Amino acid sequence: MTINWNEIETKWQNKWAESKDFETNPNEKPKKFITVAYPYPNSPQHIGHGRTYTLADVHARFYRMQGYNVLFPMGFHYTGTPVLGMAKRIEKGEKEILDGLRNIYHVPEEDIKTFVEPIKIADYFHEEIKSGMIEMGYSIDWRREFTTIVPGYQKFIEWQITTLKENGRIIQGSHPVGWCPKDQNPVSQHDTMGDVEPKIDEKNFLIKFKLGEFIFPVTTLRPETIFGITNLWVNPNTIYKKVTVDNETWIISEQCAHKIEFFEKHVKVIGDIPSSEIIGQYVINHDGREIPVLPADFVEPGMGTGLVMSVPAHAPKDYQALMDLKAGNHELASKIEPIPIIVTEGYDEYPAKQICEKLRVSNQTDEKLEEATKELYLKEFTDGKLNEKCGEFNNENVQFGRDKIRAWLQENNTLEKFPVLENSPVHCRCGAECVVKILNNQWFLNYGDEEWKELARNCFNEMNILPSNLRTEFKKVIEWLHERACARQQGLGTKLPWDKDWIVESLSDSVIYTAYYTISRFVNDGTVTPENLTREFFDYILLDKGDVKLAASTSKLSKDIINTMKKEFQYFYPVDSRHSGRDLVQNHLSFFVLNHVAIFEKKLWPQEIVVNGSVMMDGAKMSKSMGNIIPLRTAIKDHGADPIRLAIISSAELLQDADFNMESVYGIQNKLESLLEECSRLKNEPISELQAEDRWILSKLQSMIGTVTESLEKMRLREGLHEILFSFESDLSWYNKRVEAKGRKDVSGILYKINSARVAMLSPFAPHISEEMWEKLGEDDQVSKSAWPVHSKDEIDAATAIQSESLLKNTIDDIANILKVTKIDPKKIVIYVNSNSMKSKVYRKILGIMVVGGQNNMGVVMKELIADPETIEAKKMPDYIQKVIKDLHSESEEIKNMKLESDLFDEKEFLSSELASIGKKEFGVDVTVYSESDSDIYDPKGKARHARPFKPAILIE
RNA sequence: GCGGGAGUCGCCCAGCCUGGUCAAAGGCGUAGGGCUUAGGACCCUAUAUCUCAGGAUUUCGUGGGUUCGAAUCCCACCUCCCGCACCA
Repeated sequence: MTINWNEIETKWQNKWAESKDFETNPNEKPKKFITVAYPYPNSPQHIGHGRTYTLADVHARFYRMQGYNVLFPMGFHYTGTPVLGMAKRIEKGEKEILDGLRNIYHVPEEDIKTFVEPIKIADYFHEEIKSGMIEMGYSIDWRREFTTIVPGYQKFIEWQITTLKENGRIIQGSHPVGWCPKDQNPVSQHDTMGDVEPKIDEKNFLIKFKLGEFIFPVTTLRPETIFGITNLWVNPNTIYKKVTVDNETWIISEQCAHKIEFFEKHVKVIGDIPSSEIIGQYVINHDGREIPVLPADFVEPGMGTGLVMSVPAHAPKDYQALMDLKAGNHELASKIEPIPIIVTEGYDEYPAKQICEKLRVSNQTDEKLEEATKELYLKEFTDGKLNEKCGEFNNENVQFGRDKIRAWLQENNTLEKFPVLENSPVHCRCGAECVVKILNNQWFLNYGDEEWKELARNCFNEMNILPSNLRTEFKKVIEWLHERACARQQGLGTKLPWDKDWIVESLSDSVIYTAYYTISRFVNDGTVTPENLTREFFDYILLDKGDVKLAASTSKLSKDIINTMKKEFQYFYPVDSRHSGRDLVQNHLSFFVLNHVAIFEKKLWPQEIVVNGSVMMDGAKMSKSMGNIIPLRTAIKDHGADPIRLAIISSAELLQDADFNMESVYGIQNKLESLLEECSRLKNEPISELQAEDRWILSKLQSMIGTVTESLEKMRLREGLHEILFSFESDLSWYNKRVEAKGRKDVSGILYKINSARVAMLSPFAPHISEEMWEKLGEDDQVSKSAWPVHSKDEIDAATAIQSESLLKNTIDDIANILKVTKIDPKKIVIYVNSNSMKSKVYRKILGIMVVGGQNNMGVVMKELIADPETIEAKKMPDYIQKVIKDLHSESEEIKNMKLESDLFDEKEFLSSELASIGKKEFGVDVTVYSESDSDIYDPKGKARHARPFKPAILIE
């Protein structure tokens, strides 16, 4: 049978839609609110996106079957800049992006034409993604859908950002960004040639030296080295500029003058000054020392200010430049000696000298100096200690002392930040070279605030985090998080209500929007309009602040409507589970928590976060350049939604990267097909009296229900699915073996019972085909509306059923093993079971010692046996004891416990009735069972005495 | 540098949280067999080493430790991967 997946899927999707199964309103049942981070629609979703949504959908469906009223909504995040960049590139007709749209995403030509308008791009992919979600069978309440640029949402964001500001969470300050001087815009990765992220090094500083009315600024990564400064370096072949900077006059290179224009300073070049006029002058150090200015060829005018400070004891370049001058008998230089200020294990007093000599550096243009510098800087940073030359910073480790010295210099006005592009040159797509710009008046969320962090930590401590080992990571993120810009000057989004030049930044407008899902359906159906959504309205509904009268008068809504909406919010909130990808841990998910604790009271804080890894294609990362992106909708058409859902889930546990490959899809298709076939065959016939193997398989079913339920509760979906589809299969095949051996025809009812439980448990994973199976089984209604199977210990004596069946299995295995080793062609098989009461007594005693006492040491066991008069005879059978310990050692804990709890059962009776049929089938000969003490025993080789409880002796002839 | 994660029997990969059912699941590959006109698909068996009575030995990156018992817990080391911000 070949399944037409799409046909089945459409059939059930229509039924779900018709019966409005997933449209959720408050009712008397307990609720679960499951959310996923909404998508940014600038491309169709691929299989990787499908993973997060699929996991959330399984979660939602699982809870629904467990009797919860589940809300699972979806929105679309239009806020941000990527579509702006895309539109520009499309307008210019860039081949790369157009090819991508045509060949990978198969966007119709007439739609591409509209893409010069950013919103059209978002609209197109919005619909594309939504269709994919429907085709995947996600159980979403679409009545609540919104995009982040609709007026209602913008009202909500205005309220959110105003509330944050009034709570003191937003501050203003300056911040460096990558900047295109031509476009007058900040640049991000999407805006640069080759998609390079402009990396800003904020650990670079500018230190000022004085000479009369002039300031000589130098840049450095190591402010602590001012204590070891001996001189400044300038390039001897450069004409420097006199520049007024705010109310000071600086001597800097021309290139530097251009850079600092973007630092929010008043910069004006007022004249030239050739290096010859500077060399030989003395500048004043922070401590009043006079420092000579000397020439050095290695100084590049384009780096920093074009002036460099010299620390020859610790900087290999400075050391070498000084040596070069000395070699030329430079008069001033000859008087200069390095000043060591850092002590580092493995280096002597003058580390720069040592490393230059070690690497045999020849002069200051030697390439080996880069290597030397890198090595020494790192070593001194991690292991170095400042010495007594550093005054109050004596004995500090370099890595901590540096920050203190920096702060100290800053206080004395001799140090400023001088951020630079670490990976320069970076070019904007317009062709201009990017610079660092310091934006003043930037708005920040003050995530550095300790009190705020503490609230977030509380929230993380109390919430459920899956997988749980992410908790430490979240705490670390909170630790290093500091002020974060929450507004930007371009892109789609909502304007800052108090400063209309700025737009709320996209990550900051997506932190508490889950609350808006409880409101959006009223906006969507016209019950309220965006104009109704006033501050007082939100305050009353979301914060329980003010009163209904005030909310009603400002919003012009009736009290009834307001109270209905408030009830809805209070019913669904807090979020019970937030699903998201691994990449959002350090930003979105952390901000999600931070903003919730900043705005809402504790009972509305999120309850759970579930994080999943990404999806690989045949072991490789998916990327456009690799051409291995499969759009989700294409995959659905080709292979069916359910096989894709299962392939994604079954290939990895939560946090692992899932590997998606066609083989697993085909494997799953086959599996589902055969299950469907089986379901159409099975009849719900009455179950006749249960035989041993029936009791066994039904107990196994019960324990499977238990483990699957537990797996799903912990979101270990792979484990759960594996249990349903594969692990349980081996039990079933043993059962079938047994049934066939006995030639039974009366098991349809039992298999029916088993499969209806399996199908029910499968349905959250593969909802469409499960409905189909359910229908084939002849069940009423839909499986999505059925109850999750309950793990019950019902009437079956599981302990006896399971241990007797395991005895049978072990015996068969043993026989097979002997046959394999001996290569005998069996004519006759004889089994001897234990009937010696002393052996049994000792066996039980050992079992107790091992299970309860946790002991399996021969000596200890023997001592305990002898101590008990009942089993004192044990000392006569050490061999036996040893073997029993071994037998038990290899038994599962479950079986051991069962054995201990239940009485010994009659092995002979059980084996003689059950072993004959299966033995005959497996080995093709008759199997006879004797008890050790039987008078008519056939035991030519004296094997019978080796029989032990649960370990019969075997004779094969 | 800071932080997170991984190293398992030819390959991929499960097991680790909660130590004993672990010589270790599943898939691929390989070998043999079945079914086929043939191919494919499918099914069965085997796949660390030794062993002609159900057994033994050495294994889970390396080296230590805890324990009656370690792939699993602890410590150290080696190797590899990922993130570090104004970007969704």
